[in-house]
Amino acid sequence: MAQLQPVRGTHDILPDEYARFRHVVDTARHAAMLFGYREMATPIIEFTDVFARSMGETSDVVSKEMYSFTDKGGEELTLRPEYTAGICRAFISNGLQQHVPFKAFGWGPMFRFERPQKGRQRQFHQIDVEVIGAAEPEADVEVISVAAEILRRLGILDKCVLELNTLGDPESRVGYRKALVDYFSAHVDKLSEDSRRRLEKNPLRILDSKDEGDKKLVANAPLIEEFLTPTARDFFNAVKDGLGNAGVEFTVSPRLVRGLDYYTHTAFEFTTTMLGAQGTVLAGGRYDGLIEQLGGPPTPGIGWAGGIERLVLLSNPLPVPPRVIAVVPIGAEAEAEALKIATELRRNDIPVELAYKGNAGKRFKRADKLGCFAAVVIGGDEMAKNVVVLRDLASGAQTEVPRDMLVGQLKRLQA
RNA sequence: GCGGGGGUAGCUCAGUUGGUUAGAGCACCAGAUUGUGGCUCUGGGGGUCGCGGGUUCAAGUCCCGUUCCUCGCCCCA
Repeated sequence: MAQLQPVRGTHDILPDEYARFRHVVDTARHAAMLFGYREMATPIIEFTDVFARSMGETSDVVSKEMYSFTDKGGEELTLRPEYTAGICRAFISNGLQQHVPFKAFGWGPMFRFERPQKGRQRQFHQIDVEVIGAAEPEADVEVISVAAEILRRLGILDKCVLELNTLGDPESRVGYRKALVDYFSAHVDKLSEDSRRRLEKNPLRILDSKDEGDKKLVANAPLIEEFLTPTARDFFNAVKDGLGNAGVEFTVSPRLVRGLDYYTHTAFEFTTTMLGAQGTVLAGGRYDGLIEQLGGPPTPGIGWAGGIERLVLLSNPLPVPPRVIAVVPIGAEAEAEALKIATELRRNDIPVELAYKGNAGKRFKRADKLGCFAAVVIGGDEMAKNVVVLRDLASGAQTEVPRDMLVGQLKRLQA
């Protein structure tokens, strides 16, 4: 701790930014609710196994990006790097099998030990939508529709494109994987160093390599489409048809793959070109084998996560500032009366700014800086007449208002 | 983990071939204005020049290390 700074890759969210942050969460929660999703939360820490078993031991996230530690009781714990595994664990822990399809919305901080970059922090935040216990392509369509609706409401849907692909069922994938390994192995000498490593670990990943040499090879690589079983093909077609009916535009990206092991069938990403290297805004897919891998009964699932910081970077809404009233006492004898007025207004849902000290000039200056739109002035003269002076801070116009009519008057102004 | 660019006041930045006490604008505080804000004027508080070491009579300035930020690779939301 050289200086009193936040830990690398973390940052403080100050009120102005937090307003935008919360706008994203509120918008997402509301849209999800419209589709019947209910908000829930899972712990930020889980047993390390929850992530290791679900995401795959060899994935980059598990192998080198997790904040893992042994607690004082000797348990191996991890700060969650993503949301899906925790929700699936909760589904098993709480015996939610009886409630399928279980539709959940959640949000919160995630942690990954990565090199910080624009749109990439070590503590970052995601909104998350999951449907557990639905094997039907209709669920895929719905989950993607929720995402599109959120982006539309945030005003950023037209800054994104929805890329869609299928990874097939396990059977399709085995055949495809073998074909890819065969193809790239025949051209190892032309592969980039990174991709040679991927050839062992995760050959599908070569498909979205950014290396120019790799791209040429990828252009002629076999496509998943040729290896889809009839079941997988029907499923993908149903998803595409459904999205068409739901009015969600997409493009099929045959080379879109997923980094985590648990995905099957549908994979999708809303991407943008406006965030530099971190172009993925919201992404997800189907994970039919995940619950079983975690030790639960075979249960299909599908969901996505969206990076809140990235959504904030893309959206530029101006959340309406609260319409605050300043109460300004004049003279020491009015202080107590001002507090009474402020209390009454607040009980009537009128936000009030009451300064702790200062003469009238100071208090008006402060009211102006805070963006108050009106001031209630109370002094000896007003107290004698049982009125207050209501000053419109934009025009400077003042009127006397009887004390007992103040709330009603302000309510009208607020509306 | 790898590579590029940066770090001077709360913010945005100046700072000459190394040379007295490191500056500006904005912001902040106070006064002009102890019953009335925005404009104006006057004054004021604020800096271990990211940190550590080295060269030098002398370092914000040159050298080395380190840390943090930032952009890209990687990975991913």
